[in-house]
Amino acid sequence: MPPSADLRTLLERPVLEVAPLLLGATLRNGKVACRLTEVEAYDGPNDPGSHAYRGPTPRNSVMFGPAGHLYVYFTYGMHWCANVVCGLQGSASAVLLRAAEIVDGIDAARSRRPAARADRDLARGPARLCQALGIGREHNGHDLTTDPLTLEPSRACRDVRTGPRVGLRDAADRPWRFYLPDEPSVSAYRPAARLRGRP
DNA sequence: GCTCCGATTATCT
DNA sequence: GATAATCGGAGCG
Repeated sequence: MPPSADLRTLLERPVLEVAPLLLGATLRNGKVACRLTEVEAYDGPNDPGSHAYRGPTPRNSVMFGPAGHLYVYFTYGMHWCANVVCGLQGSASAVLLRAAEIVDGIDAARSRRPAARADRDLARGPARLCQALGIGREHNGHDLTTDPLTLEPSRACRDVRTGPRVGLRDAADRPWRFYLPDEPSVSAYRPAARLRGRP
């Protein structure tokens, strides 16, 4: 059985099973590779925190397709973030890649992330992760079994922590953020945007 | 380490 | 027209 079939079988499982299993996996784009340390699950139309909550739109259409493809979206007027589509086709579930440790091509990653003070900041946060790996709009819909941008699962990590998802206004109570303990690359938890000038 | 705040625009209501 | 699955810099401790 080719590795690509393994990956698909893994990713077709329910998103809440897939998300913790992606911790420790290697995401590679050409010569830069990283080991995932933090992810979040988004459970399709059932999940008020998901981009799929209000049904299909041009932006989220990749989420409604088959597992194993990348859903890349643009946010806050300047940042790209990447998700791995998972679950059965049509479930519109996905795992947001929130943080990682660079394990190969660190010089290239540094030059893409001039603002990073330390190596642990290179892929600390979903938009930083995309920047370090050179992921952008051209990768929306990309099949992760296809070079040069690939995902290689690892053995399941023993010690997986969970907590609330970062930056969400809705469904902030669901503990669907998964991360590895004692990893310097895990991003800081921030609750949903503060209400400015209003109690 | 923390908190506050501005940047900047695709997307959807 | 409002919002957003964020980031970096300034200021404080």
